[in-house]
Amino acid sequence: MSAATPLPTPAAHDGFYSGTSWTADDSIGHLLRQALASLSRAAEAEMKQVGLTSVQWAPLMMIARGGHPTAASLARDLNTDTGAMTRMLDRLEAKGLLTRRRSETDRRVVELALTEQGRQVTELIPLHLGRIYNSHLGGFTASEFDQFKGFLRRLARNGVEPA
Amino acid sequence: MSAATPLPTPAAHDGFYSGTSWTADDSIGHLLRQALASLSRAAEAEMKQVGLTSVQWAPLMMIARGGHPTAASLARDLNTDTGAMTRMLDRLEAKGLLTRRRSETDRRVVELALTEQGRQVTELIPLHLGRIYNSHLGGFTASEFDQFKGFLRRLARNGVEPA
DNA sequence: GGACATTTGCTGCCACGACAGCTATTAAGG
DNA sequence: CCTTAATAGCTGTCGTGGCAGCAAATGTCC
Repeated sequence: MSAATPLPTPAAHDGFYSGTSWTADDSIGHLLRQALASLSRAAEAEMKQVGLTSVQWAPLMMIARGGHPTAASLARDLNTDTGAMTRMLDRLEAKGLLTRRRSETDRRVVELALTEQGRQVTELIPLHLGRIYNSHLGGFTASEFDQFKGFLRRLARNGVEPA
Repeated sequence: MSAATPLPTPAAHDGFYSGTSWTADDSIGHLLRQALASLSRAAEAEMKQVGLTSVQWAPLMMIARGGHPTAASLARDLNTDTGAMTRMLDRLEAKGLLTRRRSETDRRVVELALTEQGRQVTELIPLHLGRIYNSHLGGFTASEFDQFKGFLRRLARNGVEPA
């Protein structure tokens, strides 16, 4: 926020990357992509067992958690737009996992609810995902895990509000 | 690989995630997605200035670096399949950034080369990307940066060869 | 109360990625 | 030489994301 960071280690940077001197293996962009790709591939394979793709679990979880979210609020929370969300809900509805019904109090909104099948599937999700996550974190100590999460949060935050 | 890891810190884990007790904000999957999305959005905006999407730079860089890669080798190196690469090259060719020509020594392969415009555009890429990366790493010390990269590499490696 | 802005859900268009299957070409073996 | 396998590139299909634009419904403010 302020002009100067009061850190004990100013770290010579306003630049880890300069000119053309760096390679793909040192690019955080590339490393992030690799890491996420690894995780996603595994999740994809795991979720195939329950007939879901690796991204369809997110809306289901949020609906299951209650708070009767709408398509627009899901889009906001999942960091996408309502257009993408509409089509995602189309697929989930086509699979018989959720139902849509026009609200009667505000006729713009659509009420989302899990079907019985949707409920059953959704229960399994955290177990599957947890397994994948744990295996990818093999060798991490608890403090490394916390640091890691902190780094990711900081990077994401720097995007919203560039340092 | 072996049954027990000889680490000094066994770290009570074979599970940071268990059951349904964790939330999205603690999920590495979610955090990785957020971080990469933040980076990608910024890169997308930056690259729009040169008329490229945030992914099209990778093939261009590899062609510029020399070693006359082919579509198949690009696909391998960029961790995708030849189908996706074919269409990516279609787009880059349509933009007049590269040319394709059947090899005469092995008529299965297609030789890739940057056009003059392609060369000019490609030169700018590391500068733009570096700027984005640096701004997202604001507040990181050099050692944190190294740790971060290490964590990402370890996670990716665990996916290939689960711990 | 009526013009204007906002919100919601939707659709079209484009850019991607994964997977499957196909053809042409080259390499390997009997 | 002929069969078989491997390789390179391509296309179709599906799932997905971002953006723009649109109609209906709702909220605001003069």
